Amino acid sequence: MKLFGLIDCNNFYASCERVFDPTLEHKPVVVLSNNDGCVIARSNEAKKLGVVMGTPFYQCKKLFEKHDIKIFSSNYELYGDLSHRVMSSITHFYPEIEVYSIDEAFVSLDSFDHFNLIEYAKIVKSKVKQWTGIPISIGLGRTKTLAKIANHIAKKFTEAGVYMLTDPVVIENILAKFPINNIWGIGRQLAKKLNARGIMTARDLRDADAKLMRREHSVVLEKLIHELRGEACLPLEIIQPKKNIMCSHSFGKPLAEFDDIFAALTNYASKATLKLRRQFSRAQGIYVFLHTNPHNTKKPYYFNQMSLRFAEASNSTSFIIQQARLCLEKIFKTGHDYKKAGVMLLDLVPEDINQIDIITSQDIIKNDKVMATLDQINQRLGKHTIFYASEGVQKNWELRRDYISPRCSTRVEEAKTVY
DNA sequence: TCTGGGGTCCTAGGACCC
DNA sequence: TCTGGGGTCCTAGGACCC
Repeated sequence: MKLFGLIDCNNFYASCERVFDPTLEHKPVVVLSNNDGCVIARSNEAKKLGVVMGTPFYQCKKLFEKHDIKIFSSNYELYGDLSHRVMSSITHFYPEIEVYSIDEAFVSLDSFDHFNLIEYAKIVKSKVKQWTGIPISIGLGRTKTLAKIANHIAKKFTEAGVYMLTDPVVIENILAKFPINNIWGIGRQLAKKLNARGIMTARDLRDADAKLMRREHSVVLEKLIHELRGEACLPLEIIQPKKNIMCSHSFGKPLAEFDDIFAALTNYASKATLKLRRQFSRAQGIYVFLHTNPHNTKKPYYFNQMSLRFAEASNSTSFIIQQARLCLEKIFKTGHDYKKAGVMLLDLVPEDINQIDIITSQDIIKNDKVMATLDQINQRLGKHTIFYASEGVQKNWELRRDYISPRCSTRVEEAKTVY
């Protein structure tokens, strides 16, 4: 019998901050987005104090001070490492796993019929906590969509943090109380349209005419209805390489000079190209964009973008930086204060089936060696030991991170000392 | 003063081909 | 006067996710 599990880390970023600083236990903790822009994670204590997800930092500073809420800039190096540890711990218990995001994974329990699934899940939960320090919740259901709902219940209404939603009578009751906007795949727009038709709960949606919904909305909604009925339409997807890779950031302060923005793009292009090589791909094109601050009502908003196709797929940082520069030269206009820019590598293909042109193939082989050496040095001696000069040393574009915690699980020099 | 970043999938419409 | 139809590919934009 088909059975899916959804495993989700509780308040993931806030929990990560706690792992290496136990004094944060039972205290309200929040984590800010890049540039310390807005709140993107909250511990349960912070939620109770009324900290709302996505609120700009400057709007809740007072609340933070009043309740002595602990603040952190986001530390993706730390979160990425802990995520990896959590996922490999889960694989130990559930070998068929789809890592869905940094803090979530679907697992298949099709072959677990003879297990006491709930007790087993409780063991998984306690082992993951013991091995990684991260608390998780587990929801089980006949489809991914139902497993998501079960996880929601596990997190909100159970002591154990584990919930199995397979009994038809129980499903009936829960779906009748579950608002559609909490269903995975129903966003704000769809919820509004469906509410207007009188579809308010997951049960209403499940009992709607699937074919009609397909015609009037989309095939995605049709599948979702079947999923709510317990007919699995969304399979477990074992990790596939990304089709595009993006790196973009807001700048710590507005930038007006071409050279500063090119320096930032050099850094983004380097990061994106490193990711590209890590998944053994090459890109066939590039997309570059930049824009001014959309929230500034006093100055006109300027946005521009450009994409280029390459004659030949590439994973060379120098080549990608050159191409990014070509794009930037076309879209940059003087006289604006830019707030954000980004690079996306497009239409990725596996590195080995790359069609190599006979004349240029020598260059590719040479380049591959240079890139491998660069990556090795940076891996052994620390990220950013070697970087491209066009990135500059002044780094006017750097992010604001006033509340950063140490990257103690990935950098020796930032490790904690235990006395 | 101060508002994140990285993805995927689907659809509609235009260009082009036979 | 009367001017086909179907398929495919590409792109832009929207909606959704975490």
